[in-house]
This record gives sequence, C-alpha cells and structure tokens, in this order.
Amino acid sequence: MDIQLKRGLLDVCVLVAIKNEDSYGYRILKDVKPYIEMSESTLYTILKRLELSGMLTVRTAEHGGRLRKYYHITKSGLKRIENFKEEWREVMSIYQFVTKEEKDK
Amino acid sequence: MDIQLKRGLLDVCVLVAIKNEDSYGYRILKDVKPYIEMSESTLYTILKRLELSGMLTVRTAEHGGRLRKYYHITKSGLKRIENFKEEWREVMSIYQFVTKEEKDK
DNA sequence: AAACAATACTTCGTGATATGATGTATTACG
DNA sequence: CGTAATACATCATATCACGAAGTATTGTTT
Repeated sequence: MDIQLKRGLLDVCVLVAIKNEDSYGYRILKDVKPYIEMSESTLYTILKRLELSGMLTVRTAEHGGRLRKYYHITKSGLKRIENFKEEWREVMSIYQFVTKEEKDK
Repeated sequence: MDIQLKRGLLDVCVLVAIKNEDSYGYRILKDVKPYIEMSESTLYTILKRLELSGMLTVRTAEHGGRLRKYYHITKSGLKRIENFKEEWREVMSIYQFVTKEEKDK
C-alpha cells in the first residue's frame, strides 16, 4: 500500500488498538498488522510521538521476567479518534471527486 | 484538514484535474481547491514530481501575452488513478477497523 | 496614472514522518 | 543448544507539504 496513503491512518490505528484495553508494543503490532502493515520502528516512533502529544500515557510493568510498557489512551487520544471520524467526511468527498466520471465527451 | 491525511490524496487530485482536459497550474488550483485545500507551492512541487515520474507531460504555450504550462496526463498517470481506486478498498477496511465499536464490555 | 487585484509560475528552507538497519536482552521451543 | 519469538530502542535517510518570498504581466478600480 502506498506510504503516503497510510500516513493519516497509522496514528489512529495505534490509538484504536489501545482504546478498549491497555496494550503494549509487540501486541499492538500484531493487532494492527492484519489491517495495516507497520514496521517495529514505525510503531515505536508513533508511540513515542503519541506520548509526547498527550494522546496516551505509559506505565512499565514486569511480565514473566520481561519488562513491558503498557500504553493507556487519554481523553485527547479519544478525541483524536473522534476528530478523525469527522474528517473522514471530507476524505470521502475528495474520493468522490477522484472517482466521478465525466458524462460529456 | 490533517496534513497527513491529505498526503495520499493530493497527487491523485492533481492527476484527476487534468484527466479529461489539459490544464495549467493556476486553473488546476482553482479546480481542486473546492475539494482539497492546496497551496501554490504544493501544487507546483507536485506537478514537477509527477512530470519527473512520467505521470504527465508538459507543453508551454502563450496565452494573452503570458506563458502558460499545459499539463497532459500520460498512460502512467491514468494507471496511477486506477491504482488509487484499487487501494481504496484497503483504506476502507482500515477505516472499518477504526470505527468498529466493541460490543462486549 | 497610480494602485491594487488577479493571473501565472519559481525557488528555498523547514519540519514532520515512515522505514530499514542495527542493536540489546530475555524466554520458549524442539 | 541453537533458533524463533518476545520486547523495546536508536539512528540515518528520503519523501514531502507548506509558508515565505520573489518575478512578471494583465485587468480593474479610484
């Protein structure tokens, strides 16, 4: 899939992946990959960015002797998802523009 | 509208704007703006990029004492639009993922 | 005629960002 | 015992949208 097309979707997908339950990097990746291809470096970059912009909070916990960073969505994060859905109307109208066929000629 | 969300759409919109009839920068901008906001610098950057990648060809013509660069879509350009439409299915499935509500909990 | 808006295109620098490559470390499996 | 799976981090790179600023002509308004 075209990289440019993915750009507006990646952040939101990550947020959605932690929306109902706190999750951690490795699991988020597995949850999201069936829908949108994403590399590890991309995911961790996104998680860092979302943390810095207050869309999620992080908590480190031990699990089977290994450390895990659990991500929890914030109100801003939820709002971000809602905002995305609103903007989608605009996206669809652009899609209409792209797909509309000229009747004349 | 979110810049990231626009990234995958801008190129295709420009191609669509010249799909049925050759056009020039200033006019393309006017045609596209009702659907997607785009600055002059962005448009001309895109036109240059599309030319370099063989999606369109350029011809300079005089019009009212002023020079205009007319852009003509190529087969590659048309294929690019078709490819976009195909990829849209994937985009919609991602959108489904984002909007689906959890029934449980 | 002077001023300003509209037409038409160009160039530069900047900031955002996705990704491959590479690295570290532990646990589970066969 | 080696390999895969789990888990996260960092760096360099390339792409790209955009604002700012510029050049130049034509049309309109005062």
